[in-house]
Order: sequence, then C-alpha cells, then structure tokens
Amino acid sequence: MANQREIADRAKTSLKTVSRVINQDPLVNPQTRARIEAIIAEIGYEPHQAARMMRSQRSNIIGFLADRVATTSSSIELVRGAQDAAWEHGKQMMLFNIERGTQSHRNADAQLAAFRAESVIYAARFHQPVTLPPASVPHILLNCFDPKSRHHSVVPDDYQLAETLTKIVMERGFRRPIFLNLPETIVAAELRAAAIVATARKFGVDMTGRIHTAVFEQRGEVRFAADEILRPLMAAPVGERPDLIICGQDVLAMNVYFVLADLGLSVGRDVGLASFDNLEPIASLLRPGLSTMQLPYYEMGRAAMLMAIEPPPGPVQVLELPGRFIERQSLGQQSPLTT
Amino acid sequence: MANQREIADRAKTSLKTVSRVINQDPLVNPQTRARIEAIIAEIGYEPHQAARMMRSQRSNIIGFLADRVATTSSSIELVRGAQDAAWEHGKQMMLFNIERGTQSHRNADAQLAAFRAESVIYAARFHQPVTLPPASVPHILLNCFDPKSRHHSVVPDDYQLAETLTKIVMERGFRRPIFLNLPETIVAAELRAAAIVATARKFGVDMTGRIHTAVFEQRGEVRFAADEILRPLMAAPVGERPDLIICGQDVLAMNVYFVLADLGLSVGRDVGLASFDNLEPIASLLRPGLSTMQLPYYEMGRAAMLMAIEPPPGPVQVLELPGRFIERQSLGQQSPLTT
DNA sequence: ATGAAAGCGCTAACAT
DNA sequence: ATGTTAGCGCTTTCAT
Repeated sequence: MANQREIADRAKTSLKTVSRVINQDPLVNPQTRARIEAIIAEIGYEPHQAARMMRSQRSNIIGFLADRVATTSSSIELVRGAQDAAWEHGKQMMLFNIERGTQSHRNADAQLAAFRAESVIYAARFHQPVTLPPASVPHILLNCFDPKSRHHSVVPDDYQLAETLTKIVMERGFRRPIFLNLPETIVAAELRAAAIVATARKFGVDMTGRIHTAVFEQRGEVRFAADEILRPLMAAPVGERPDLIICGQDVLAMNVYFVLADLGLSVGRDVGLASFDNLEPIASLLRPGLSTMQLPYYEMGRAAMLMAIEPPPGPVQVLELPGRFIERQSLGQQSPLTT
Repeated sequence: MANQREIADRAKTSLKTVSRVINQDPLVNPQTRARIEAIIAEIGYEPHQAARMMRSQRSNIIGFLADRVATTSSSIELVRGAQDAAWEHGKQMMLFNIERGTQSHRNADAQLAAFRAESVIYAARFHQPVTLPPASVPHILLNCFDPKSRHHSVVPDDYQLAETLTKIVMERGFRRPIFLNLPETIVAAELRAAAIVATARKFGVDMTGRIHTAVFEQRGEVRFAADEILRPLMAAPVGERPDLIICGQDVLAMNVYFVLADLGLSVGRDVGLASFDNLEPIASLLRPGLSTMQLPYYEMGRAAMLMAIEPPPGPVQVLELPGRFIERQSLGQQSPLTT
C-alpha cells in the first residue's frame, strides 16, 4: 500500500502537508487539501497504524477480554456496546475470547502488551466478584467487580431489576410467588432476593420461606433443582400452591416449563412464570413466550468503554445500570391467575 | 515500557544482540543470552509490535470478521478454533463482530487495512453463498463460499452429516421419518435433503413427499411452520403417521417439542426426534435431551486460519469437514418406536 | 559471535 | 500556510 511520501510527490507538496490533511489540521489551503484528498481517494490510501503508534507514542488501543461471554447470546451485547463506543471515539478495540487463568488469557494479555494497549476491559458472564492478576495497565471490570475496589466496574443493577419485576407481578395480583434463585456465590442472587423480599412486603406479601436456591454448580457442571423443589409445592391445593414462579435465569425457566408439563400444569394458565435475562432464542421460542427482565448489556458495554477511554478521577466507581421488563405470555394474558 | 536499547545498556551489549536473543537467533553466546534473558524476565519486557511491523514490513495479523456468529453459541467455536491456530503459528488474530454491508463491516475493514492485515477470514452463520466486495487482501470464507470461486472456503460437509444421521436412524428401525428442512436458500438444505433421500432409499424407504420446508425468513424475521405441517400428519393412525421427525436445526426442534406437547405426543416414546447443530444450552436442556448432529465448527475455524496463514496454491479450494452424532434421549431409549 | 548503520511511515517540534 | 528535521523501536544489511 502507498504511503504519505508518494502522495506528497504526486501532489507536488511536502510530506507534512499530506499529514495535515489526513489529520484534519485546519491550517491547509483548501485547494491543496482538495488535491490531496482526491489522490487519497484514488489510490485508496489508509494511514499506517503501526507508524502512527510509534511516532505518537499512543496506541489508541483498548483491549476487551470476553471471558466466555460469547457463549451466551445476550451477553454478546456487551461486546457490541463496547465496540460501537470505541469507534465513535476513534479508538481501536482488540477483542479476545478467553477463559480466565488459562493459556488463552495469558496469550491475550501478551498480545495486548505487545500492542501497548492503553487499557483493558474484562467482561464476565455473571455478575460476580473477580480478582484479576496485577497488571501495568488500567483495567475496567464489566459485569463483575473487584472485591478490593482496585478497578472501576460496570454491573447491572440487580436490585432494581428484581424490584421492577416484583412490582409488576404484585400489581397484577400475584400473591403467592416463589423465587428459584441462582447459586448464592453469584452476587445477583442476594441482591435480587433482598429486592423481592422488600418489594413484596410493601404489597403485604411475606416472601420468607418462598426463596429457594435452584441452581448448583459442581465441578463446572450446572445442575437445576427445579424438579425437587416444585413437585411438592405444586401438589398443594389450587388456592394454596404458588401462583407464580420467578426464575433467576431464562435457562432455568426453560427447565421449569418441562417440569411443569410433567406435572400436568400449563404455564400462563395454571401458574405464571417470569425470569431474568431475555436470552434469545430461548425466551421467544418457549410456548407461551417467556416474560423476563432484560439485562442492560449493550449499555453496560458502552459505559465500560467510556470508562476505559477516560477513567473517572477519584475513588473507584461501580456503575449500576437498570434493566427493563420484556413482556410475553408466560404471566397469562388477562386477569391475574389468583382468585 | 522498556525497550531493547535499555536492555542492551543494562547487559553491556549491543542492541543487535538483544534483538537476536528475542528472536531466538542461535548465533549468540549462551552466557550473553542467559544474562539478557534474565533482564528481560526481570523488567517484564514485551517487544513492541508496531516497531516490528514497521521494520519487517510484515504485520503478522489475520483479520476475523464474525458476521453475527457469536449470537449462536455453537458457532463461537469457529472463533476459538481460528484463535488457537493463530497463536500456535505466532500470528495475531484481530476479531470483529460485524454485520455484513453495514457500518460495522466497513469500520472493521478500515481497521484491518490500517493494521496491514495479511489476510482476512469472513465467517457466516449459515452455510450459504456469500459475495464479498472486492478487497486488496486475500479472503477466506468460513461456513460459506463464493459462488464465483474467487476465494478459498471451509464449510461443513452437510451431505455427510445428513447421510450419517439417516444411516443411524434407519439402522434403529425408523421407517416413516419426515424431514423439516431449512429454507431452500441455505445450501445446507438441498445437500441434506439429497443425502437423506439417497441414504433412506438404500434401506428401502422412499422419502418422496416426506420433506417439508419448515423455516421461512421474511424481512429478517424467522417463522417456523412446524405446527401447520405436523398437525395433519400426526393425526394419522399410529401405524401410518411419522415415527421420526428430523429437524434442520435445533431451534426448530425446540419448537417441535412444544407443538408435539400440544398434540399430546411424547418425544422419544410416541415419536423420535433428531436434528442438526448441537446448540447449547438448548440441546441438553430439552426433555428428553435432543439427539443431534454436531457441526464441526472448531475444526473449521482451525482449517480456515491455516488457509489464511498459508493459502493453498493452485485452484480455489472448498474444504468440507465432517460432523458427528451426539446421542441424547429424543430417539427413545430402547427398541425402535416402529412396530 | 557481535556490532554499526540505515530506515520502515509517520508526526512532534521547530522553522520559514 | 507550508516545509525541514529528527526520531519513535525495531530488524535488515553489511562489517568485523
């Protein structure tokens, strides 16, 4: 590919004037500028990033370490949000799919160091505490946070998510909900449980004893306990058994659809169902479609990139972004199910 | 970060000797080498990629354009395979999530040009023909191919996939299968239909009239027709109705589980079900689990990266890789369902 | 086995 | 408004 020297020769001008045109320096004669721009367009010149990086001593590169993020379709929005924000600010984002602590992580770190990345975003799959190895470059934690507050972070506002959902179902008249929660090691689990308890209480509903951990992780394997939990509970008489099941994530909700079918119960008619994630294609493929709280992943990605480009001064920040309710049919169509 | 000059000064040697150590040139005195390596480890030096690129006039960068690939969890394996192969060969992979023809595509192309990428892999979501805009750098098509044979490509061997599956179900005694196919615009659809017809015929089964297009795309929206197709067919007497439903993709199969439940039929007992993709978490969350043909995405990603690093000489190649059968319970546990 | 010098393409700093 | 010079960190080339 051509270089600025060649463009300068063709335009009968100096190297520096070409550089000025390319870098949008206003101090250039409009005619000269037009001549140079025409040549650039003609030969399809692109400035050489490596040369820029060397001379200017700035890489303009932000790393993005996606810790298996892409294996869940909704959290890929984290990547999209960050990428869009990077381009809007003239930054180059270098994206890696890694697994924390493995060779893929070390390789990505080495490559980012070799390119002199100015900062790095680390994105996790679940809202959780994460301790990164010490690094020479600023790190922003995305969908996770540092327990020792050494890095800024961007997370979903899980309290707000659960509060919003609880308010909606309470207003629709559900009075005997149960909550099938994520493992307690995931921060989202306690935040949501607290929000559900507090919000339900305002409607005169006591959630004590109605919250069950239904997802377990053993040796990297995920196990759902929906079957054991629901079977006895749903055997109670219609007026006493749960009228609503709130699931900690959409894949658990999918499991619950099958468990309920086994019990001869119909989602949306015999019992309401709601969840967290809006994980496609599952959420809209289930019948009836799953009403769920969508996590604000795109906005979180954008926010993290802005923090990476210009880290806020002062104390370490934890930015919490709100999610929104996605309505499908799993809460029932018309009046509340409860009598 | 430090540079080779500083290392040379500290080691009381010349710049060039440091460079030799870093680039594994054998012509260095072992003691000098040890001294220099100790210093490198101590200060955590990483060679400056930009400087290397400039001087050597080689970027060592391969671009990877993932066209919404990450939005399906299984095809992220394409990325993993390519990334692993790149690192094994000392190449840097630059990964982008794009949508073909949009601003995201142009931005990624510009960034790759600015970094002087040596070749580019373009990965599509479905095995299909794709025409890329002309480019100055070699392109490898992944999970798609150029109808005018201008680029090498790597695709799944959809004929083999369908042949393998058909053989398995025939050997288990299924004799009245139907095939719910993908849209005819997707190449996989005709390859699989042809393989199913030819393989079933060897077992004395005529598939004429038993293949239905069940997935339609209108204005970017996907619509399944499983309900309209299955309702009349499954109403036939037990000995005449289909004993097996083969689905063109796992999400369609998921839809079929719900349609069958509506019809009062039980997967694995009343009718067998098999599919293509092995899309997690869907395939293993369905009850009973979905038996499906896994597409060879990881190997395809590796193969594409090898082609990108060293394009095969001679005519344009289309590399077809085989998939394998993943058994769960949707074909039934014991004897064939057919009597 | 080691070193000196040149230069990749660009922009910062300093003229004119 | 335009041009000249120097140098970013590295590897290539050519000496020793």
